[in-house]
Amino acid sequence: MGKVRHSRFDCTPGCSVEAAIALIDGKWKSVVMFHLMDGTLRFNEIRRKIPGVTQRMLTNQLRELEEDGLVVRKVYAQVPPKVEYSLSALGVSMGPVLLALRNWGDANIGRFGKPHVATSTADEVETPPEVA
Amino acid sequence: MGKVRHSRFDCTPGCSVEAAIALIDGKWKSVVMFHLMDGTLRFNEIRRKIPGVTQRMLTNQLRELEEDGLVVRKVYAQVPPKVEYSLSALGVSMGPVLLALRNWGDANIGRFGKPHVATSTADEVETPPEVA
DNA sequence: CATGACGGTATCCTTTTTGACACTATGTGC
DNA sequence: GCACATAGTGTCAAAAAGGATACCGTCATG
Repeated sequence: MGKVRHSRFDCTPGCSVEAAIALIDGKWKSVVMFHLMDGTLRFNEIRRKIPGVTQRMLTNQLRELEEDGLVVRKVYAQVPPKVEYSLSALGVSMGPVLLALRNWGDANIGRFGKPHVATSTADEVETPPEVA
Repeated sequence: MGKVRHSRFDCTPGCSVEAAIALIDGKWKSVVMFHLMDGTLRFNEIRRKIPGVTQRMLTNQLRELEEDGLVVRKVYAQVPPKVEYSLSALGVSMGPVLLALRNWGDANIGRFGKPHVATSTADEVETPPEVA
């Protein structure tokens, strides 16, 4: 996404929608947030929950989430490094959004990109009613 | 976003969240959808509602939304071209998501990236150089 | 005739994002 | 000594996304 990293959001209505989305875009952020809703996780725990994400990507996404104040990173100064990630209050407040997203996804997955196969090919360019 | 254009979404839980987000990412898609929630709009109407979007971008985003079955494009074979865009049933079903996004955005806009400054600084309201 | 509205296309170019891969440091277990 | 786990970092390169600009054809208006 354009990702201006929230320089300024004083557009018209709809702007806040864009703003909210800007925070959870990125190929893995939403998924990470979603998993963190179940509780604190360590780096490699998240990684194992999301097959396909690389170390570098996960690090990046977590860093951005942290920058945006959605996720809290807690480092334990131990010898086998231990880092815990959890949602901040702000992150938790996004719960409803994530759930709405998941509900919609669950309900509609499996037919994206082929809604036209539904019934007919109504690609008619019909009705030239009024002439402007 | 990677945007594999929904090849397959059979990852683990959280996957549907990613799937849903993949459909409304893109710098303007969510905003477009949001505006279409108020009713059908013509190309240039949308354009005027979203200052900052270029023709090419708007066309792209609308095309992708159409491909994904979220938006319906209706062309009137008239001489001054007339094209109307509206939400499909699938698009309408995403209403709650968009609203959740907007609510969250409205409630939290203006403090992204600086949640640590918790106290003080209401200076994020100052009018930037732009003059209409 | 020139201009503007309409709804786009076509090009070109730059910025961002993502992915692959290698490498670090420390400690434990074998 | 060797491999493994932890949580990363660094570099390079490819692929997407986004932006700027110019152009198309038609009609109506001035």
